[in-house]
Amino acid sequence: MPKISDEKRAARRAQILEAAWLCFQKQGLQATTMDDIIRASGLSAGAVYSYYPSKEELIVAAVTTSLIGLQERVEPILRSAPPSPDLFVEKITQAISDFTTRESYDLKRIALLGWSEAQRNERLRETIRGFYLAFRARLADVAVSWCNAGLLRKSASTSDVAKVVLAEILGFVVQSALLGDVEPRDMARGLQDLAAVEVDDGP
Amino acid sequence: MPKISDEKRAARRAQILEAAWLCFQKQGLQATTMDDIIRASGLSAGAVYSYYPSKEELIVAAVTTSLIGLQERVEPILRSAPPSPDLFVEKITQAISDFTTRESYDLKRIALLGWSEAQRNERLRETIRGFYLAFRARLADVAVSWCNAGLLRKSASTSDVAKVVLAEILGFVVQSALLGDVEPRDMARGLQDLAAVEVDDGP
Amino acid sequence: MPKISDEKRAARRAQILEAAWLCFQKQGLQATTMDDIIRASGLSAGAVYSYYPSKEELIVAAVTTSLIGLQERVEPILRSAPPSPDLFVEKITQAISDFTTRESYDLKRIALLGWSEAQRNERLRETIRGFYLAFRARLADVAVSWCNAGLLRKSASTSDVAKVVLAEILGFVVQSALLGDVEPRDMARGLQDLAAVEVDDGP
Amino acid sequence: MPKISDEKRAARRAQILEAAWLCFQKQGLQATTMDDIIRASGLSAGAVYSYYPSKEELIVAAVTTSLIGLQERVEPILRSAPPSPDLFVEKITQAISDFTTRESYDLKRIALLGWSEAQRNERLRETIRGFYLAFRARLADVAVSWCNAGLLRKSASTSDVAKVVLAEILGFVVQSALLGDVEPRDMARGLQDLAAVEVDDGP
DNA sequence: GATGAATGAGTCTTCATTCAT
DNA sequence: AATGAATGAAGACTCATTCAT
Repeated sequence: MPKISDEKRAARRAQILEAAWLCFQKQGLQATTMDDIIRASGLSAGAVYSYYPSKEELIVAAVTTSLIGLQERVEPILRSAPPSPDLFVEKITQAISDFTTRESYDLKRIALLGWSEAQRNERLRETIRGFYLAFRARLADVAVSWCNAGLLRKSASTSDVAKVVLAEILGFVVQSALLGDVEPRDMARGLQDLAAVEVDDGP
Repeated sequence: MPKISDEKRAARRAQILEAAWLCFQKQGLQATTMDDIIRASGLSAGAVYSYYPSKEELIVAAVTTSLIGLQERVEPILRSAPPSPDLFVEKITQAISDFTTRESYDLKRIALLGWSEAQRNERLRETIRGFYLAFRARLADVAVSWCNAGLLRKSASTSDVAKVVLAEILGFVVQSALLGDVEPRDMARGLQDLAAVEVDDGP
Repeated sequence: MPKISDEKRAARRAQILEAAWLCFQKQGLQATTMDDIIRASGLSAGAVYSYYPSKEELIVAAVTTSLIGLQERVEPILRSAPPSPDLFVEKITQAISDFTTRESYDLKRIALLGWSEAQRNERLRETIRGFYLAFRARLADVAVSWCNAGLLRKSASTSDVAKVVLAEILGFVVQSALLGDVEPRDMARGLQDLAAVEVDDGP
Repeated sequence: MPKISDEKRAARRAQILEAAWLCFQKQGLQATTMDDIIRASGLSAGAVYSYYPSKEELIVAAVTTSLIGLQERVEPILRSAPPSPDLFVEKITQAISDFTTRESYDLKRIALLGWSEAQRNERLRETIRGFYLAFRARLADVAVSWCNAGLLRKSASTSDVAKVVLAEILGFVVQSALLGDVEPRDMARGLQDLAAVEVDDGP
């Protein structure tokens, strides 16, 4: 077999990653054996190792690619004129749910696995950290646009709003993965109800 | 008639669980070896196994006990007249943070580990599921009380409000564990800002 | 099984080392698999690894123990009033040969394996180096005693004599291991013949 | 009719062998992987295998070629009127040292590796054995010439003298490879001192 | 002829669990 | 009841060799 083309090579990498995803979400990151992935990929051990030099690399790649895939789906929503917070959260969570449905694996489950793994894998931790920090920065921008649009009072702390919105999105992911009975629409409704709350305004 | 008293037995179990917690949060659930736990507990392998017949049992016990510990701290807040949503979320997240600070282990990290493990461990999954469903039911009760107190409009979906509030709490846990820069007070402020939003009321 | 006695522990280590020796000299250091040693030792993999934490450790132990065994046999010869060089070399090489015959393994073959391995194993290299340097220092002492006894001229370089004597011993080991037809007596005879040489005395 | 000329073919073989030598002396025979050699040679796996059908073949070739190279350098010394034993040994060991210095690899290290490998590789063992036996036969011839020249007494056992001289040469190789502080001149001096020894003549 | 991707048996090592003492 | 040495089935990874292109 002579030199393989770049596309072929990328396809092989994708094929292996796909196999890894399937195994990971079924059995978890650590509990998945390389043999599971090798068998699922249809390749030989040597071939898999020639594309990903270690299990850790495969784990990092699986989680990182998930994050990138998520980013790609969320980006257009962040870019477009963001609607009110409740509809915004609905759109984002819907994008996350859609991702899961369309692709062969569940983004939310991979997310939970990644968070867990991040606690003992510094590289993964930094990758995930960087991703969420960047995402939250984008959410803060969105909060600013809400202020400008008069949806949020001028005195609002956009960084705190971003923290809450991120919490709502991450909390949706957790709840959806563990309980499976939460829909984006539910989030929107609950947020609308909460937005109609009477609050004692802080200082 | 056992040679060892019940209290002694309970104390030993607690000692082992303590050791397991420390190891689990440092290294993760799967990556922690029984030998790690055995050494940390100061007991012999046989002794540990006589109290917990398998590693899985220890994992389930560690996660379950964490959930119970959390419940104990959250219960009084649920019981007491709950304040407005933003202050309520602040109180709950504060209780979670306090738990971490006071005890020798980090509840939030154990939570993430437990969620991840739940995906391949049915027993753990059901335990966690049951816990969060019960917790969410309590949150729905709180939402009802908010309705009654006029803090929430009568038409509010208390179940959806509960979903959102749970998401905010879980999302705080995730964000705090991964990014470490989110305080209960931030959540409260962000929620206040969001509650002052102008929304198109749904039907 | 409760705590094992120190003797028992030492016996087990010896049992494993014995097995390793047999395998090593039959197949070489690298080509011997841990499984070979495990099977030869009659223990389980875990047991072997609990005594020697890695194959490298076992290799170093095997070579080091050989060196120590050799030292023990050679020491009395060094200590006793050394005879003339030819008889001294005969005695030393005889001790090396005897060692091989009496024990279940061939010291000379282990030596060759060790030298080879020393080239890529720094720890082994330093161990072997230290051993031979010490041995050569002892040979220099012997050379001094030969000077004092009038067997060597006063102007003799005892360090060079030590180098030659060590070369003769090591060369005997190589030749004996590879060709198998060299006896200590042959060395003595050859040395006697050479000692009767007419030389142009250097400056 | 081969597509490639014989010279080209020989050049390729030499190129591969050169690469193998470099790897072998750096990492040892077993520890060197075919991939190491392939990369060092700058050729493809298939190409290397078309010239040397197995790793063993390459090992045997590397050792054999070393022996031949050595022979070529030693031959003129054997052929020329050999001086006294001490000067003869100096010349031979000097030739061995020079070989190392001039070529890109260390003959002495390859020698040790070959001896070690010979113990589990019969073919190599026979090659090496044949070489050293032939060399020793030549040394015996030299010993005869010493007798004739009156440098050695008539009663001398030329075969035993050959054994001792070979031991001195091999021992120089070992000592030089492991300790690195032995010069041909040292050997000559030590031998001169030893030749001036007073011995009880054997029968 | 050459290439280098692919193979897969084999390597070292770990670790949950047991059970003789 | 307690101990901790022993077990042995995996697990991650390697590497000599092949063969489709």
